[in-house]
Amino acid sequence: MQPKSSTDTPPADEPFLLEEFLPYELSVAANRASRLFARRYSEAFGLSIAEWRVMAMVGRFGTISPGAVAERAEMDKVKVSRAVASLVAAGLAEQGPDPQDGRARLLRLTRKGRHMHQDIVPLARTLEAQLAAGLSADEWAALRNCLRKLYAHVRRLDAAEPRPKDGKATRLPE
Amino acid sequence: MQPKSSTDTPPADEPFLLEEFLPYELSVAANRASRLFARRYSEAFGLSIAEWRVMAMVGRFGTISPGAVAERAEMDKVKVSRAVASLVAAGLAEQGPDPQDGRARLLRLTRKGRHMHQDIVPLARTLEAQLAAGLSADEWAALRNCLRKLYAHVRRLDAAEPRPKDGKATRLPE
DNA sequence: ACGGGTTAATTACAAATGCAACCAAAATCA
DNA sequence: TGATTTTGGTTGCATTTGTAATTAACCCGT
Repeated sequence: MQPKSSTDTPPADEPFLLEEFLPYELSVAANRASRLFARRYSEAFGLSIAEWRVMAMVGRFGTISPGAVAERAEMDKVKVSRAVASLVAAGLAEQGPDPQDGRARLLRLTRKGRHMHQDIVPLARTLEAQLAAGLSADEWAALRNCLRKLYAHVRRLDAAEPRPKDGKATRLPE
Repeated sequence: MQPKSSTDTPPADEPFLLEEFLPYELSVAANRASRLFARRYSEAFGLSIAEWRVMAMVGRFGTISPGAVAERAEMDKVKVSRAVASLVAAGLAEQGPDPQDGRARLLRLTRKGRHMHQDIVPLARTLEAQLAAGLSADEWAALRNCLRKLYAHVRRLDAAEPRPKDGKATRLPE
């Protein structure tokens, strides 16, 4: 079997195969996994992924501000805000004022929320284990490792990018 | 340094760390990458990712039906339909009737579209190379490999899943 | 202590998405 | 052949998402 180019200089005019284009594969794999997850969590707990992430964070820290959640969970402020709103509506979390800072809020889980959190975490671990089952232990470890590296790298590229900032913001679909 | 569990049986009550939860990492990495891509393509060609994928497919096959594009590019029918509409509006592609099948359409690029396609592919390769630059050749290869395996596996899990099918379809956010 | 600039969070509005309903043209079959 | 079902594709509607604007409170220099 031939070495089959990987990081060599971009191949010239061979036809472009979308299915072998890493960003595409990454996106597709991630979407599939997310879907599966979303479905299970939706069925089991009626939670969206955003809500689930917030629950995970609040459950972990006990008390945390929306901003901190957004930062730690790589979520948009707005998304957090909305997720929190619906968690509150569902009686799973509550928002109190932050005595230290008048504009900030402090989130915490209600009794009900804490209870649910206890069920939520094991399900996550189970699901992760199910995914892991498709790869060897080494591959799984490699995947985690590479994914992190890639992420860090993209982050750098992204940061280096000259943000449009000012000009009429082009909406970024997908 | 301790072996630090990876695929061992789900850890018991250690706090749940979202940042180390693979599906999360996968999703975050994919989103970052997509964003970067979307921005670049949007700036350079005014294309969304969906449009770009369609262009890639049509450009590659010369002539192809929307359905085939959807299948090969892992896209939703509707998404393809809309992407095609906007490509047509932009004068990049055209839709003709399929002589073989009255309900199907045949897509192909216009002169303008073909021309743009020639610029689009190199940009994709460049971007991919930029991503690859963050990892060693081995890691990159491993990532591709594991990603594919994971994808195939998720697909299986997903297929095995008892589709809600009937009951009031729960909307799957994200 | 007060005005300018920030930061936390929510709200408002616009664009994008997904699902279901829909139309039209096959294919299946009695 | 004619009715029934299936398939290709588009359209409508409700939900979601993202960006920008808004409100409120903080920080800082004077």
